Amino acid sequence: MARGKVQMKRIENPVHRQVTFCKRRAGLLKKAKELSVLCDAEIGVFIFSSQGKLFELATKGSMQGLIERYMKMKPTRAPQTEQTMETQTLDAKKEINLMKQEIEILQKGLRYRYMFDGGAGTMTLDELQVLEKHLETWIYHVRSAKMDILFQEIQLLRNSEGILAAANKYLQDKVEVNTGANDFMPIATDNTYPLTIPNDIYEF
Amino acid sequence: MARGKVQMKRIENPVHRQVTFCKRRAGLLKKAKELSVLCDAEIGVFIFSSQGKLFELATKGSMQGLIERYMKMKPTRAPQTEQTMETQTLDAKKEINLMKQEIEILQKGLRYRYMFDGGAGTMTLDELQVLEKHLETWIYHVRSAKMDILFQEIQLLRNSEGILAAANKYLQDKVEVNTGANDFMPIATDNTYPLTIPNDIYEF
DNA sequence: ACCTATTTATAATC
DNA sequence: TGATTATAAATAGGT
Repeated sequence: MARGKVQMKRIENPVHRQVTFCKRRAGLLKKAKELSVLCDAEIGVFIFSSQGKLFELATKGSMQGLIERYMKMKPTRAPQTEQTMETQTLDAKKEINLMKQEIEILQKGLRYRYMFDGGAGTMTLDELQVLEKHLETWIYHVRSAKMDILFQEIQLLRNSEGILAAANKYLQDKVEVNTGANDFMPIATDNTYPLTIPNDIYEF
Repeated sequence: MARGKVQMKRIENPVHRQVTFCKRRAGLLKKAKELSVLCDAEIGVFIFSSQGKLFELATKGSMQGLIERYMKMKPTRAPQTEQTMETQTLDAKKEINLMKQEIEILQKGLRYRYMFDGGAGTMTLDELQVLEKHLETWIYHVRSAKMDILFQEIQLLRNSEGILAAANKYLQDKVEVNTGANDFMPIATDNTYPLTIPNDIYEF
C-alpha cells in the first residue's frame, strides 16, 4: 500500500513475504481489536503462517469460549463430546444457564418491578428516565452504606488501639514499680493515632 | 481514519456504530484475505456483532478444519474423559456457587432497596461492592437504551419534517401556477432544520 | 449507497 | 530487526 501497488498474489521472494507477513499480521490484529472496541463485537482470529506457526487473538473471552459459541451457532458435525458428560455436566450446564438468565434479568432492569409490560425489553423513554433516577439514588445509598461500614471499622481499629495503648501503659507502670527504675525505652510510643486517615476520604 | 480521528472506545450512537461495524467488518475481512493470499497463510476469523449475529471467514479449507487444526495445536487442558469430567464438574459447581452468591447479593440489594433509611445493615462490605458494580453497569445500559430511543425519535422527526417540507413546496408551486402570481407570503419558511440538536449529545 | 478529506497502513528503502 | 517516508488504502462524516 505504499511506494507501489502490490499484486494480489503470493509474494515469491521469501524475505519480502516474511516481512510483509509480520507487518500485515500486526495490522490485521490491530484492526480486529479496534472493531471489537468500537462496535462492541466479539472477535476471534487465528492465523497459521506458511511454516505452520500459529498466531491468535480473541477479543473478549478466550478463544475456547469463542469456538464454543461458534459451534453452538453451527451444529456442523461436531461429535467431540463423548458420553462422559451426559448426566451431571448437562444438568450443571442447564443450571448455569438458568442462573445466567436470572442474573441477566436482575441486571437488565428489574423488569418485574419497573417494567410495565412485563415482557419484551421495550421500556419507554419516561420509564427509563425514572429507572435511571432510581438507580442513581440507589447507588448513592450503596456508597453511603459502604462508607458507613468502613468508618465503623476504622473506629473499631482506633478503639482497639486505644485499649492496647492502655494495657501497655499499665504494664509499663507495673514494671517501673517492680524495678524502681525507668531508664529503659518505653515499649509503646505515645503516638495516639498512628492511623491518620483524613476524614474527607469518606466523601466522593 | 478520515474526516476526523476516532476515539478508541465504544461508539455510543447506535446508527454510527452500525455503519462503522459494516464498513470495518468488510475492511477486516478484506485484509484477512489479502494476508492469506500474499503470504500463503491460513486464516480464520469470526465476528459476533453486539446483536449476536455471526460473520465468518476461512481462507483455505473450512472453518471446521481450521478449528480442528487449532485444537490440535492447543491441547487446552482438556484431554477428555475421567479427570476432565471431575474437574469440569468441580469447575461448574464452583461457578454455580459463585453465581448463586451473586444472585443472592442482587436480591438482597433489591430487598433492601427501600430500607436504606432504616439501616440496610445486613449487607457486608463485599456484597455492597458487588452490588455497586452491578448498579453501575445497569445504569450504563439504561443510558444506552435512552440514547437509542432519543436517536430514533430524532430520526423520525427529521424524516417527517422532510416530508412536510416537500408537501408544502408542492402546494406552493401549485398555487403559483393557478394564480400566475407569487406576491404572497410563502406558507412555510425554508427553515430546513428547525430541529438542530448537535450530534454530540449522543456522546457522554 | 456513494463521495472525498483525512487518517492509517504499509512497501520500499536505508 | 527498526526507523523513515512516500504512497496506497481505509474510512469518518456528509449528502
